[in-house]
Amino acid sequence: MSGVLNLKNRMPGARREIDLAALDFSNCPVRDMMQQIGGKWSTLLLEVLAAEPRRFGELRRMLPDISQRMLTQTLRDLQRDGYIAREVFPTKPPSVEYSMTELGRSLYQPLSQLLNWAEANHDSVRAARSRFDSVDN
Amino acid sequence: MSGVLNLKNRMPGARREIDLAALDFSNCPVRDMMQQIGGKWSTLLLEVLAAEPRRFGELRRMLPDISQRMLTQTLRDLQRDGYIAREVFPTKPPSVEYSMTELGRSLYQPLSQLLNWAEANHDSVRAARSRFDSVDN
DNA sequence: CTGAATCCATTAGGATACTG
DNA sequence: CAGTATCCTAATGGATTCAG
Repeated sequence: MSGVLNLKNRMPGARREIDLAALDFSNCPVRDMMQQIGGKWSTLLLEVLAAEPRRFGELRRMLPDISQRMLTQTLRDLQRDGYIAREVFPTKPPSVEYSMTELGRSLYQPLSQLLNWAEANHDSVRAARSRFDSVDN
Repeated sequence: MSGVLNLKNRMPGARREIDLAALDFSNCPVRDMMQQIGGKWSTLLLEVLAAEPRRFGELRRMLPDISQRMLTQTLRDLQRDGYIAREVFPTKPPSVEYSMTELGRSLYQPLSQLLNWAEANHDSVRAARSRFDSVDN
């Protein structure tokens, strides 16, 4: 499993002789997922929902600085990719509950490891950043 | 390690009683890392450099559709965060080699697990997406 | 060969007002 | 309560040109 081999899988058009017209990266799994996961709110919502199902208003209160526009949109995108499920309860007024799917829990296993790494190594990253900014000015 | 507890760590200002003026998310480790990792080219470059060190021109050829501007910028940002090292060889014309640091290799362990997940489950995500788009119209 | 600088198009995301 | 719709700003990223 060399890097180049993986790269070829993930960028189908990456060869020595490149047919620019034939390049199509819409099928790259890594980009396809990172595009969604890399959003400003996705990981935080997955973390919250990994613990337990939550209603729309609960999520809104737990993420104090999210706009309802981005909450709606991020939840819908996560649902679209199959990571979370949306269930409507016909109460008056209606309530909606969001919860992790099996696919979402499967994703959350490697994802949470990465998030744990971020917490554990945040100081090292910040230190590297300061070092870089001081020498390079 | 409940979700709420983690959330509080990662969003220092997330409480019931919110002092909006005191909110400061610049210190959230998850956002701080995902902001960089979530970029369009970061993960691909880390994958390539995890295999072996590469020169600027090599990277340019291996990622056929990256612009010079984004290659330079992404490499610089990865170096700034301490994930990769940059070494200049005083040849004529000069050559520059990029390689993983220990911190970068440390990051790459959980990261590669996530990327492997993306490859293994790409079909499931695409299927979920089609399902969503067909019912919701 | 390895960039820096400039200009421009696209997108992500926030503020506000309105609805079933 | 759980959203839509509209408008607007900031950030990403590509194309092109210039430089050590």
